[in-house]
Amino acid sequence: MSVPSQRFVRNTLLGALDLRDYEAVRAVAEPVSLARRDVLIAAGQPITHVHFLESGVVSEVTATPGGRRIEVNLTGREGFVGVPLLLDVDRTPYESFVQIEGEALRVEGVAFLRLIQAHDALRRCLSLYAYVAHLQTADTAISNGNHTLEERLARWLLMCHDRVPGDALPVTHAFLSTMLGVRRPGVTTAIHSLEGAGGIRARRSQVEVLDREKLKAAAGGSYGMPEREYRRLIGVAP
Amino acid sequence: MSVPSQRFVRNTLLGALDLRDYEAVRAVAEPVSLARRDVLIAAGQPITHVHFLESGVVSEVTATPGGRRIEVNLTGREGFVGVPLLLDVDRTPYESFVQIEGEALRVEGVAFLRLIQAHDALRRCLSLYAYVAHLQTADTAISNGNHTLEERLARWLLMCHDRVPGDALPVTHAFLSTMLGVRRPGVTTAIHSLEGAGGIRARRSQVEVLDREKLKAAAGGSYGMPEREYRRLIGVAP
DNA sequence: GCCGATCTGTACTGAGTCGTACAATCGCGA
DNA sequence: TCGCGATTGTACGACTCAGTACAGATCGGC
Repeated sequence: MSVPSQRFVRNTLLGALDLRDYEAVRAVAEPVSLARRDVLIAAGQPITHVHFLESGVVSEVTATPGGRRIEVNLTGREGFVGVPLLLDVDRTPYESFVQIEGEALRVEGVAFLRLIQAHDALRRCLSLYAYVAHLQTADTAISNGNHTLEERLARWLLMCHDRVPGDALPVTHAFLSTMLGVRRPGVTTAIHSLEGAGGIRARRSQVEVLDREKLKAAAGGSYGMPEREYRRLIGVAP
Repeated sequence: MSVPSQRFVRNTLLGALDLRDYEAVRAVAEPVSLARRDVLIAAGQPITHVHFLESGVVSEVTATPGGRRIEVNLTGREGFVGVPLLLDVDRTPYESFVQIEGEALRVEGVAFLRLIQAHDALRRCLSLYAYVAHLQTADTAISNGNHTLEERLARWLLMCHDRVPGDALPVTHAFLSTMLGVRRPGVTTAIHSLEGAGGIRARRSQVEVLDREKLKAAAGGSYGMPEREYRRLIGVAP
């Protein structure tokens, strides 16, 4: 059997491991492809697998009493889906679903628990990510409380852009309004404004990022802190 | 030397440990009292100690560009302050300060790392709390995005009431407005509304909780989820 | 008992977003 | 090529909350 080479891994967390830990993960990991709308973790159901994303984007959302959803976290190839298992928790009230299709290495739950028990460096690395994910959620709380729709939209586009190859984000206004927990026509207006400022170009079912610096300015300081912490703790960002 | 008895501990996490793990913590813990405004973790500075709260309330807040603060988390004797250390992170961009005075058992950082290395049950127990804290932050994000000022105030009062003995919460309108990230007169109005509904009674520098059920109704479903998870995972709530 | 600081109540205008409705446009499949 | 569903653009009134200002109430210290 061929030993997989570390350099072909796209997941940043796995790429940061030394070869021994990495190969222990690969030995029990199974490559899977993620189609849009696939549910990786269902609300309130036992978490069966941990997914190390190789490409694509996964959103963690909640359902509010009115059937509405709102996003609390975003994961790409810089992270993994299944943080609760790392913290010894078997299920969560939120749902994680595939927002942009991609690929992942998935590890079955019990095998994952054995892995982090046996490989302390792996546990520490994943813990760092769990912390950054927590920061990102906290930042979302602040953003929701203190920033305008346009600022929050700019922040979201930047975060999504970080996790996608190329500059075209396949999202509709309605989808964005759900993620941000706002009114759909409000997104349309905000997109026009960002487009007028030269930060993006809007197409049907697509937003193209033209100028990250302009988007950062439009985000009014709501973007960047978790990303800085990721670089500080784990290394090169995606 | 007298061996401290487990029944005298008020911190719920330490109370959930078996005697051996508990005494290992006590052997390196030092009782301290917490005065209002004490800073337990300074933004961007190394975390020197972990605090297991025995009484009182600690807020984790951020400073927004305009010098404003907003709360992302609340801890009482059901938890501990210093989650980043558990996750192998030495500092955090947020600040944790004492909001309501109380007492704590504090453990120096390096001793804490040795403890969780040696006592896996302790690590698992604290991990469960770290997860609940993450849930609470996520819930705050949702609350900030989807709920009215009055609902958010009701939620905050309930969370604070959970962590305080008795029904009198020593808070001013201005303080509440900071925690919620809203305008101070808005808090005054919302308090009147909650008072009119019979949920609370307002005094100068104090809010007395009269009827938790009415407060829960006023919170519009924004309260309760992290608390349920705490009970499910760790046991009796405070 | 008085004074100054703190806290609370109230008022006004404006910005931002909501909820809703409906028309225009686009793209895919028949 | 036509038609239909999905997506986007626009409008309008209503409501929440921001920002600000200021007066009254309350408390603690002298």
